[in-house]
Amino acid sequence: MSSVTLKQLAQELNLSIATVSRALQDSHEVSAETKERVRALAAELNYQPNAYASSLRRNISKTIGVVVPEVNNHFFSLAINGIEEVARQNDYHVLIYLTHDDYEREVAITQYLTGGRVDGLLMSVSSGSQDFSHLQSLQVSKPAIVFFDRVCQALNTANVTTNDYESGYLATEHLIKAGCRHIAHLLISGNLSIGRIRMQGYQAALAAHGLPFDEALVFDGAGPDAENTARITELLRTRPEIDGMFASAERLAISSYLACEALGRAIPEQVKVISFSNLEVAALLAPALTTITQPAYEIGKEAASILLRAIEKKRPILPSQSVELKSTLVPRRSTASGQ
Amino acid sequence: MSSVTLKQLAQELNLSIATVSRALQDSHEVSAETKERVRALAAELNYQPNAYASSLRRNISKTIGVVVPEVNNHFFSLAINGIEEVARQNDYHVLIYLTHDDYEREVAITQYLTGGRVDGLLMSVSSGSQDFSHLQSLQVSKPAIVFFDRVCQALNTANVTTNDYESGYLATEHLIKAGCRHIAHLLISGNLSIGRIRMQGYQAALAAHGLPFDEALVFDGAGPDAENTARITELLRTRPEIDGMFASAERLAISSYLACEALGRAIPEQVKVISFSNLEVAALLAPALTTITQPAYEIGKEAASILLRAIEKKRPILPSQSVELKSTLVPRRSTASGQ
DNA sequence: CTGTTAGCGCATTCAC
DNA sequence: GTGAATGCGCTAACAG
Repeated sequence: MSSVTLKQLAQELNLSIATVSRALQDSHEVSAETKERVRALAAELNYQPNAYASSLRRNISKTIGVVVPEVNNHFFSLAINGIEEVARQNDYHVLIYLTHDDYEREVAITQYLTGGRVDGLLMSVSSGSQDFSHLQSLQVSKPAIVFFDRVCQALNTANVTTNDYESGYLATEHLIKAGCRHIAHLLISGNLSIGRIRMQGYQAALAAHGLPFDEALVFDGAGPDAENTARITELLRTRPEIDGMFASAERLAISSYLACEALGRAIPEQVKVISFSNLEVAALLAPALTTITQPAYEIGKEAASILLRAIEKKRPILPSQSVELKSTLVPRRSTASGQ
Repeated sequence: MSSVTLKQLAQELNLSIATVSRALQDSHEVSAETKERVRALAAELNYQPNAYASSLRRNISKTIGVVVPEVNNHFFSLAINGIEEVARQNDYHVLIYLTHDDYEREVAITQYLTGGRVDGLLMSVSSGSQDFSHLQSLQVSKPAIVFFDRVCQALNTANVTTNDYESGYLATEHLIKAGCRHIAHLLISGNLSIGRIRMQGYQAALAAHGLPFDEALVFDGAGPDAENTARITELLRTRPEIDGMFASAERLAISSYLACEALGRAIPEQVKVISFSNLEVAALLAPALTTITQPAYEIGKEAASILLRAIEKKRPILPSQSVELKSTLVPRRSTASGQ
């Protein structure tokens, strides 16, 4: 509102607006002396360029959008941390949008983003999405897109993922080696490629160890948490032979704990759970869970780097720029408190 | 880049830009028929107004900034959740900035924000901040500011907080009733008013129960996590009589657990810990901790509501609009796993 | 090295 | 009801 403009600086200094603008951009075609005068006054009056005027003129916003299902989740919050870090280093601003895994919201959000508000987009698709036309139409227009974790295979762009197949395999094998014979799989969502891929790893591990694949032990967790808890409770009740669970999302691991508790079972003793999760942050508070920990912070940084590099060089993003990072299996801690 | 503009719509429809603009804003001075024609074409061509042009012209950005120490923290991520919700409902966009509790960064970020990029600011100050001149100069210019949780008492604006004094009192009393006689206080930071206020509650509870206040048992956790863990370890080693800890931040509770473990102590058995935390989300995974749970989501919503209301009405924000919400004491679950 | 001019896309005043 | 003209603050092309 009140803020000081180039015009005011120019008047004060008896210079043209253009010169002031150039001086502040350290253009090589302005005398050192003038630069100094301009800078001094700018600093004194605490001049801040109007970002929107600049964006309008240059048709770049120095802003990226981050679209994720939720932020109250260790994976996404760590990823955002990495994204913000890279953005800040490159003087980019970060707009955040939450879909709450709702398809309608995701569509509405992508609509907003066609107006040149952002130069690029980092996205993890919601589990409710099956139709990707909203994303395809987005891609036609300006913003460059990089997907991370929950990628959209239908789009021809770079993805940042982890070794999901291998992780699914190792997780399942971990349970088998721990003695589990009836392992349920809590699938994050059949709509998501990471869900399908992790499940392929699960199936492969069962097969490799001569265990049957029972479709009835696969649970699709695309719905809301409360519903999942109720349905997992039901699953455990009707299938008491279940002695292990492989959850492909932290939320599902929590639901499974709640379900076990509803049935009065002592979870860590009776049913082994392994889950994708970034709870290593609070590992001491969560000793009962074996996790497959994704390098969320690095994923965020990597995705943002790819995006910003492409924006700066004005080059399209190619699928060949995709990156696959590695997850780590972190065994649960001993049951007792000490150690 | 490619996106369609008012001009293009106007040409296509043989109307003036002004009319098209008015039609899309549902102005009462344009015929219903024309409105319909304009809307139809706009929808067909997927017209999206250029947000920056509009912002420049109207001098409002429909954007708010959120400045928080970190996002990988249940309290802040829940708060952001609430903020985003309210913003979305009011068609506002949310820019996010992380200070990592670093004063330099906080100053740099507030500089960015003076350029009219945001209409308002929601902020939780970093624990390193002692000088608030950067905030005061911010307030002089445009953006309206509302603080939440970690407020800046030096500024004359609304704050959204919780009953910190009472919570500190109740938390300490909880430990005393559980038999603790030497309760350390892990202060979030002596620089933060919430830290000081919670500590006042701690002191009052000690006094009320006839326990001495020992300054040596107060630990200032303004530093980085690793350092805190090391220093808390040292504290526990030199003061083996400590039988309870009151942490005024989740991070500190985690550090205290790590410290106990470094000493080979079984934490939940020997030392009772109570902490401000929003780990109720993962309560089942964190059964060992008694928490004082703040209504983080509501805090975010409330702060955003106050801010947006003020922006929309173009009224300054008054300290009298401050709100205090209530935290809840959630006892730890039984030590054993089941129920 | 500096100034003049033009225009980014939109909202708004003033005419008609 | 509609159109023409103006300018938000800034950058970039072109003169000098």
